[in-house]
Amino acid sequence: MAPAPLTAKGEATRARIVAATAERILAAGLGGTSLDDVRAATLTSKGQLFHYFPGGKAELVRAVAEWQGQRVLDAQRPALDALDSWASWEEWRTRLLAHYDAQHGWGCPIGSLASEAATSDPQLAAALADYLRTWSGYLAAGVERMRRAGILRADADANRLGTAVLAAIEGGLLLTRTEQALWPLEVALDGALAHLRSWEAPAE
Amino acid sequence: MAPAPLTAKGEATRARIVAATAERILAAGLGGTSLDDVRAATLTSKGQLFHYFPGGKAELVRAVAEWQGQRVLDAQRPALDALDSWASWEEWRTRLLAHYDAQHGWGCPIGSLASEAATSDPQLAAALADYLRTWSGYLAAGVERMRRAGILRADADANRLGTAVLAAIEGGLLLTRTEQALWPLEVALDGALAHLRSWEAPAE
DNA sequence: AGCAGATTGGACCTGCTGGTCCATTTGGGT
DNA sequence: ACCCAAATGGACCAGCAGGTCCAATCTGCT
Repeated sequence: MAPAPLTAKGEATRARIVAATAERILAAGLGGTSLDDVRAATLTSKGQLFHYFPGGKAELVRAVAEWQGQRVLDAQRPALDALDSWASWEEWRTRLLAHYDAQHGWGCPIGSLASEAATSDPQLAAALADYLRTWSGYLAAGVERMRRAGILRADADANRLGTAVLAAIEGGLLLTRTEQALWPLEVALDGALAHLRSWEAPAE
Repeated sequence: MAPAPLTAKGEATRARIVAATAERILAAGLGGTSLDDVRAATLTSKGQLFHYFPGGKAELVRAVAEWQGQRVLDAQRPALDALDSWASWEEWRTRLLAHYDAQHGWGCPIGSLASEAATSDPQLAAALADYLRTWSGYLAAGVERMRRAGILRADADANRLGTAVLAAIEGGLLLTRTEQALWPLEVALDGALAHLRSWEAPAE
């Protein structure tokens, strides 16, 4: 996976390319982002682009997807790893909303890529599916912790609930993009959390 | 809006082009659909494409979006127009799932277009946003009917609930596409409906 | 200093894409 | 039968995208 040794300088250039490409894709879509655009935005040359991403645009986009995915997950931390009380869900909710609110241009970078490139690049599609599964897994783990702690009813299905929450986020982000406003994400997310709360265990 | 008079034959050709393009976009994405592909799939010629869609690809895509939107709405009818009881929501749910289950290739044609073309074609973006608002409006109207009938609590917010349900659908469709299976949509939709039920008015 | 390899720059090529144009055929009304 | 507009076919064009290639430069190491 590391065919070419990279010096510090090389690493920096590579990172710059990935970040700039990510931003461009978020702003103009995958189709609206050409290698020339990236070249111009990063003050680099075609040679460098293919030096760092021998696989061409496809490989670059895959790197961007991974980078963006990590970014979103990190923005939810440490709350995401420690969902075990209503307060922790609340904090997680706040962090998530803050992240997307701060993001230049609304929408989910992952979701966009998923619908735009899923058909043309199976490898990327697989990576994105994996990523979404991972995210959903963290949420499910949080639900499961709540269940084990007796905060949620014993018959709560962690996987289903995790998936439902993630779907609400992704759907909310889609509407947030079309509306050019954050409120749909907020509404969708709060709806999913209310649903989660409805599984609260009856008084002990 | 109807600059060129169309004969029955012309109308049929135009419809054939729209339908085939819609299918192709669903299967290969907007970026993966060229006019040549459409030409080949419909046994037509470049001349016809531009005869029926003087605005070129952009106009064709807009027509496809409208067509797809109508299609999805129709698939939910008549239940969508008459949401006023738990049974009607149930029937609506069944119809919606059946529609997407039957669709070649999973995913939401509207959502895909929204994230793929929103940035490059403002006019299309506006049309898609309108469409989603309309859909959400139908759902909200249903919720409002339930509230007025006293089935839902008086303080239920129809717009928020309608948006939450739509977000769940769109998010569910996104996951359904990445998972290549229908269950995420089902889970997301049922989660949203459970949330709706949690607003049920206490026994009269 | 000197070398090898990483890094950078940019000219260049090729295929495809949206789009134009015009000649030809078709079809419905009189 | 005739005519005109609609419908059709397909050659053609210009621009741009991804990708190749190689020469030049920089960097760290001995």
